[in-house]
Amino acid sequence: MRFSRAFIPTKKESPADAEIPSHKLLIRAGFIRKVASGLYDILPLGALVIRKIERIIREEMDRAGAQEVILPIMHPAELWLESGRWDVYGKEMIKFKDRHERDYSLAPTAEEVITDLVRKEIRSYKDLPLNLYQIGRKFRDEIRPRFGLMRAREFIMKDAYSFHATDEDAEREYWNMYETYSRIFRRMGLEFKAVEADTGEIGGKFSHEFMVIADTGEGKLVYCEKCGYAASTEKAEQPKPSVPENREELFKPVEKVHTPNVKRIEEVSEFLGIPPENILKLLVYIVDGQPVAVAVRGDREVEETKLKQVFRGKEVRLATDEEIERFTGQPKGFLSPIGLKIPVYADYSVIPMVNFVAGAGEKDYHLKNVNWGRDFEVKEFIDVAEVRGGDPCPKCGAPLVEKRGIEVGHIFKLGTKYSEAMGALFVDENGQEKPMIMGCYGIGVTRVMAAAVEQNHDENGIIWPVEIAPFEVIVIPVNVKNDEIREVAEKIYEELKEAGFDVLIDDRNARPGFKFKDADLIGIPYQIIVGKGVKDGLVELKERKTGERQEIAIGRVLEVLKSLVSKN
RNA sequence: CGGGGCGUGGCGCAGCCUGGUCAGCGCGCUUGGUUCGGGACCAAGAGGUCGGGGGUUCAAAUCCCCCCGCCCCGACCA
Repeated sequence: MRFSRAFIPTKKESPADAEIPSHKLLIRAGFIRKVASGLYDILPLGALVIRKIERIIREEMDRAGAQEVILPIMHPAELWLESGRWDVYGKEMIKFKDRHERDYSLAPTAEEVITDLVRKEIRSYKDLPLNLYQIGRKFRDEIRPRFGLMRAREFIMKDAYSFHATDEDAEREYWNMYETYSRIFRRMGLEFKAVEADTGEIGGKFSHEFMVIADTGEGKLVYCEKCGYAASTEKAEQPKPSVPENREELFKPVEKVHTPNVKRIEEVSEFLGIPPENILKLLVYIVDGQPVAVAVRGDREVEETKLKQVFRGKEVRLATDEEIERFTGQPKGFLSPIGLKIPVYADYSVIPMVNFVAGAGEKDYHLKNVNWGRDFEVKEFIDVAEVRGGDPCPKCGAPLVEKRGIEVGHIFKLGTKYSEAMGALFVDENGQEKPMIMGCYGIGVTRVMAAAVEQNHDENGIIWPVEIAPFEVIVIPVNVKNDEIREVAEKIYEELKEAGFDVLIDDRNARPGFKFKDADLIGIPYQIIVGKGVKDGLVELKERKTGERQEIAIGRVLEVLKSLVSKN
């Protein structure tokens, strides 16, 4: 490609509405443009990257035995009504009518359509298993689109669905996809972690998120360097501490202290000179309409997704001030577990606590030397605190590492949720009719592009991993008006193109500094700079990532690049 | 939806509080010239319903009301 003819509109300044590096850089470097909130044009450079990401996905999915299909984006309402998700998916789904007033939606995902296809065509266990995938547009009317491509309303997703006769086979395919996803992200040159994830309504142990490690990630994860345990903090478990032996012997008498207008844990801690670890934090949650008191150690936070999971609740939220007073009869900020009218559940972190501080249940007073078991009953100890870096690994006890990450893939063992609702049945070897066991597996293609930038950039611009770079090499003649320089650059360009490299030549009549800035911004991994060295038969090779330069003979450019970029 | 902020040539912004001499700056764009290894310089130009509508006023980018769009923080997720 010739830069002078390419549609690569770069900018010196970041757009005012972009916040995170990937959003700013993808716009500045000319990969995307915004059309409206959550909707983007993907420009030629962006399309090249997307194409490479898709190619890797296709190769690996095919290798894993999955087959590509192309399903409609426009879905009839009947299928969604059948699965029960027409209303459940609700506002997130773009809905519309055709000229006959029939209801349709724009696909947010495709379980219904694929299940419909499979139920109509598959009858026997002999035709199973089956794994079908597609790469296409998805539409989700996000409550708040943000961060450019990271959370868009229209995006490109690879979604795969598998169908099995037995649970074991579904599990086998789950791990097959786990390995496949790992290969995919590894090939893309991304630093990622596969973490255990919350399974939502589906339940079970089978869900992993693939997170690209980046500080700006929306998700948090922890992992153990010793045993390999890795989980999203929405799911990460705490080991259950044992109850200290003879703890009763340590008990001191309860003491009521005046704490005027001291409410927050930090305030209480400072006022009484007691560390937050020895103060009880008591929160009131509303779980599907029912009030529940949840106690955690003062320095801990409740992870609501875990709470939801423990109570198998559909909706979990903090109670409002008014609800707290109504349900407990106690003032907010001084809640006491003693004499509370609603059940008290305590996080594991409360188990080892002895002689701790808690609210007194009346305004401006706290209690010291409170002990669970003696002063109040804990209905049940549950694991709901958010796990943090440094906490013990639930599997081996070693300290966990905490990172932020961007969820680029999610694999799920679905079970029979859709096959039962939609009647996707098969006949097994005993002539028995059974629902198929399903799995589903997604990768956010456009999000991968953003995540790659988020993880790989510096103050000068993007640094693409070579596998997904729009171009592998850029040839930069520093002055196209100098015949010798121009001719050498053209020759190298032709040679590289001939050898199968994705190569761009900056043949614009511009000053060298201008071209260098653009090359760095766009993030092409290797730059061949053709300048004054030509009279000695030399050009310069600069690596974008390290900034390292080396002079090489014009005749050796091809072989040097071949050793750097493996062509297949 | 709740909370916060923003809308002024293509882009980034100033002006608004204290209405009038306020259509302004930088980048980009066009033409000519000089330059040519890290986003050059000089000169001349093109380009704006000041988000939209209504109101107040002799006079509105500026004050008031309504609407629209966009961004950030929360519930959601590839």
